[in-house]
Amino acid sequence: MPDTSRPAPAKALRPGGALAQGGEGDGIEARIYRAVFDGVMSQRLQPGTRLPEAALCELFGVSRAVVRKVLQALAHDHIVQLRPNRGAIVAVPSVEETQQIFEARRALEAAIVSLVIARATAADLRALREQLRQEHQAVHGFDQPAWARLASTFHLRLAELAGNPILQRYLVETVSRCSLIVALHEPPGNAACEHAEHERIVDCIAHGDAASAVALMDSHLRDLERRLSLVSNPASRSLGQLLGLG
Amino acid sequence: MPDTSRPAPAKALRPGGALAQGGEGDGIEARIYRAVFDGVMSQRLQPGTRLPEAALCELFGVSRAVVRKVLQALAHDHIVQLRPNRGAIVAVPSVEETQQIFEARRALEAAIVSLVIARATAADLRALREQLRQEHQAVHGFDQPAWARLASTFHLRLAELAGNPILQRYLVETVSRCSLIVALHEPPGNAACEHAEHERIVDCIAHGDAASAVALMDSHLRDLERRLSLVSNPASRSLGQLLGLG
DNA sequence: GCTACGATTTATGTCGACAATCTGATGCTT
DNA sequence: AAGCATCAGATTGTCGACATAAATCGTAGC
Repeated sequence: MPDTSRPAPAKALRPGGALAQGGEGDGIEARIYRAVFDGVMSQRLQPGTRLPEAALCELFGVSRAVVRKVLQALAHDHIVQLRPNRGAIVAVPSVEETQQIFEARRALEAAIVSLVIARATAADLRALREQLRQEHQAVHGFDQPAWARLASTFHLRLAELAGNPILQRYLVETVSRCSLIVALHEPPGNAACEHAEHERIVDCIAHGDAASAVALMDSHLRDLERRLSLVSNPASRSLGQLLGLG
Repeated sequence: MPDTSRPAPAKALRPGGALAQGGEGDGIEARIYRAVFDGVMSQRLQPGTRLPEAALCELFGVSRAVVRKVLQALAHDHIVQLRPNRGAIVAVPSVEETQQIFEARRALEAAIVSLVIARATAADLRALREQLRQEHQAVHGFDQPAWARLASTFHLRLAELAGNPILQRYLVETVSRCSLIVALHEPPGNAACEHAEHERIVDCIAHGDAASAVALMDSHLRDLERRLSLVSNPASRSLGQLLGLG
């Protein structure tokens, strides 16, 4: 157990700078950010989960100032919700926000797919197909946390290949919020039918067929949204869950 | 003059919550955020301008913690740059970032224009045209700060009419960064030819001609970018300016 | 037995102070 | 005289402590 009574030698591992999004920096702030971020993407952190400052301080052995800064950054990316005087919780997207998020994501992914077609090399596409194989394996292995991450990773990798860090950052935010939405409206076993569509999108990209790729991606995302909106809304689900009705 | 010697009664006007982007909240944090934001949009704050914490503390009569939080938020939106142990400066977009920003903006505005066509009412379009008239007046009145703001406001208002707060937020960030870019590559008198294109875009929107509206917006933004990239890059411009070569 | 009120407890918001770092200015050496 | 090392000033990063608001638990009343 980490000793929290130690008043912190204040070694300043990494003064801070821009922890930005969960970038590749290994500063302590980035570590905490990624811990929460990965927890959300892996569906271990459910929407509404409380994130008390003191708990995070103990877990990472840092002072509240550091934790507050990270929480602020997470709130800016809409991964957590900061309620005045009431602490931070993992964000709970409303149904209205859900529509907006999917709409924004469709717009972003359409632009990204077009850029990928213009810029991706053969090696990029090969790596992409390799990733799809891993996704395929995770589905067949019933490894649910790994699957949840890999399904999103396909879209994230696409954004990376688009070669535009700004659009990439916007998509990362949108995808992470979609992960929260999926966690809220989780249908028990919806893992089966996804990855085939991913492969077809890659095929279109490989052939340079922009119109078809964009159309496929659009319908892919609309399918995902439609599948979710069929289940109950957050409020009634929380109540049902509390009553043990699954 | 505000009395800064007062050790702050700590009345906590608005505890903070999510100051988020320069939203409509009137909390002190949002006020400071908007002060910097408006300064950038009006081209009063030049890229590279130092923003010392102490100065902001005195100006707004708040403690450093508040200023630091606002600076963090501004850094997250890429309006200021936070250099470890070296303080905050107004962001200086590199040429590489400039290309990425314009590319992202074209993608966002294309999506936004399409949404506006689908959703804007007749009253919305009337208000939009009214705004174009103000823009027109500012150009003819040689009111440069007002013009700088209004030219961007057209695009911002369009994003508002799109009815998607997420895409709107992304565009606000992109447009503000464009304002920094324009400030860096400022051609002396480029105010004349802009607003006619805005009016043509509104015409296409009013007719429901999505393809033409998107194409017009795209070329409008490409023109803006091309006009900038013709002038020298930031490094050589700074040197030339220092040598008095105009 | 249930509801409403109040005191306690917990957690957050804010501030002031100390320590580390960087900037630039001064004096010394070559 | 030019270049470099050293030192002072200023600025930022971090922490602990206090004040405040919310949530919780217990109690009294109905």
